[in-house]
Amino acid sequence: MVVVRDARHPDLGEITLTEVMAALSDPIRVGLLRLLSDGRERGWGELRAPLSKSTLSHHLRVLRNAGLTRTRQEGTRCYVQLRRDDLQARFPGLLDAVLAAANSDDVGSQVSLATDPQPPGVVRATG
Amino acid sequence: MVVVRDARHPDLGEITLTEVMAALSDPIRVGLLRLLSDGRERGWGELRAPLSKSTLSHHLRVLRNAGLTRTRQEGTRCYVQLRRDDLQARFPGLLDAVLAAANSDDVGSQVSLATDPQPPGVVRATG
DNA sequence: TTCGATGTTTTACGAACATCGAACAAAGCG
DNA sequence: CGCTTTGTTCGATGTTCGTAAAACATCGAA
Repeated sequence: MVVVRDARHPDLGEITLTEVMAALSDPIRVGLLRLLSDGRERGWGELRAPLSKSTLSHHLRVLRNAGLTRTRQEGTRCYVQLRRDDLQARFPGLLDAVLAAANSDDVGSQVSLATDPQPPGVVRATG
Repeated sequence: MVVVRDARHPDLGEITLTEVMAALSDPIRVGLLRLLSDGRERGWGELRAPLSKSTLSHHLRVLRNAGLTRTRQEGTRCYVQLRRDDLQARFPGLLDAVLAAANSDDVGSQVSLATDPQPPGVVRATG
């Protein structure tokens, strides 16, 4: 469902280091984080990964529950955003260091953004 | 055995971000890292944790295999040391950020150093 | 209200992990 | 050569994780 029942967005104080580290111990999730690293909000449909949608949903939930991302719902669509400022406040320098490391090693490059902003199967107005 | 057969100390280039993150997703291991954070070499017997020695050995191996620590053997004893410089070279700023975060949250406080340099059970000269 | 699109949750399963006790191995001592 | 000390490795066990298929829930449109 689009209603994210379990969408616990932990408060700053609820974010734990070990949970953050665990969330970032998977290349897919690091790749997702890299895509979100510019702080811009991204649509679920923009995310491309060699995974089933249920698995992708799972990874996004792990990131969300760890406090790394925020999920917003708009109509049928979902949008994800990195919680940059919150993380910087909670664990200063950590996110930057991880992103720098991830970029230098190209971790999670399997994850990408759809080049076409439209999700596949979207019927654009033909007339 | 004291001979650490599986003691793979990965080269700089072999250290991966996700393996490092995975290694640090456990409070015990973060606690061990904190104890080693001053860069001084510590004896196995100095380490106190609410774990069986086999489990402690396991955690130390995870840290070693991830490239976070180096293990040296001297006689019957083993000594562990944090690979500060290597990590700083491989992933600049990462270790410092993690240690700062771990300290601010007191992660892994269950792990400590023996106050008495003698391991427990050591029979000191009684006469 | 029925249908289609979009994600989420459930369920299931193999792999990986944390843990412990016991067996083992190497170094040093007597 | 035995015995002790010091860790490591080997099962065994229960838990968590990554993955996908399928069922479900919600929104928007017809």
